[in-house]
Amino acid sequence: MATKKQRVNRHSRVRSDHRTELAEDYVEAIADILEASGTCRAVDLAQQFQVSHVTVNRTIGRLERDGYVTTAPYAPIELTKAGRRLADASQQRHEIVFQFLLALGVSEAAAATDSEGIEHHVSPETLAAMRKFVDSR
Amino acid sequence: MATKKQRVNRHSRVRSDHRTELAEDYVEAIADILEASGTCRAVDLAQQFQVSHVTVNRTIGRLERDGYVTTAPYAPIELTKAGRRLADASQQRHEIVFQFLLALGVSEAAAATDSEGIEHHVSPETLAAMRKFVDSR
DNA sequence: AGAAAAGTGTAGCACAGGCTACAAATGAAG
DNA sequence: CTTCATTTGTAGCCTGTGCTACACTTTTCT
Repeated sequence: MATKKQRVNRHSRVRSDHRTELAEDYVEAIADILEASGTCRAVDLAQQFQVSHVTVNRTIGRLERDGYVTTAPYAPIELTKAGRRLADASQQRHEIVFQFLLALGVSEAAAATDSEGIEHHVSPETLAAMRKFVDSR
Repeated sequence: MATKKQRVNRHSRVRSDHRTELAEDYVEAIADILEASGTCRAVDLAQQFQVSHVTVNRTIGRLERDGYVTTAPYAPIELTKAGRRLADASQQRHEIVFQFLLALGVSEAAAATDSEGIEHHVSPETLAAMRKFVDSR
């Protein structure tokens, strides 16, 4: 049985995970879009996340403040080095979780959806275990 | 490769998952505390989640509004039937995810932490696959 | 070039989920 | 029974993440 202190730390970590989740999702999406079309505009992200362009705008503002992207008025969005790094790490982790779920026998559709939510809560240790499992197939 | 529409739906689901996450964590914690000590007070939850009692108060208010708990001023917190159901389901799911991570070879500490974050993003299909994997050991 | 369409920006709103500081009620101990 | 610690409530603040409505650029098309 878990001790009280352990439970406490778990919840704190889940909360802090949440603060970086949107950032990870955004830089990941930006990287995807850049790869697919060369430039990333706010509308693309609005379409991707099914939110208004205003929401995208302000989220991008936070990402810029936090050093992940650069923007200028009416100009497309670009990733900084830190943003690029975060995007790459997220994509990799996402892919591992996705492949892992497939290897576990989950359908493509469920694996795609679940990996999106799960990826942000997977510790390096668990990620390694997942990778190992996939490789052992 | 995932289509655009699929990506869209994935993100929408992750967002809606988030809205129920705290509710699930709370009713689960309330159920735990009720089981351990018979009554659940706001302070217990504040201690558990490492947040102020004010935050607990208002979260409980939302849970009451949504029909998961009942409270009266200065009285302990109780679960409604719906709350009980949600807590039971969450506990079960949590336990399966936890056992699954252990079966995968992850340490107890990491399994405890990660299952806390992961449980809210596991579809019934994936949960079934996890259960099957645990049972096959 | 001028008009229409597409994309961005801004103002102002809502709710969730954090907080501190202070006030009031409740329960336990003297 | 009164005091004191614990617990709960309230006021008021912040940030994040969502929205609509309206204004302004930029791009595209004729």
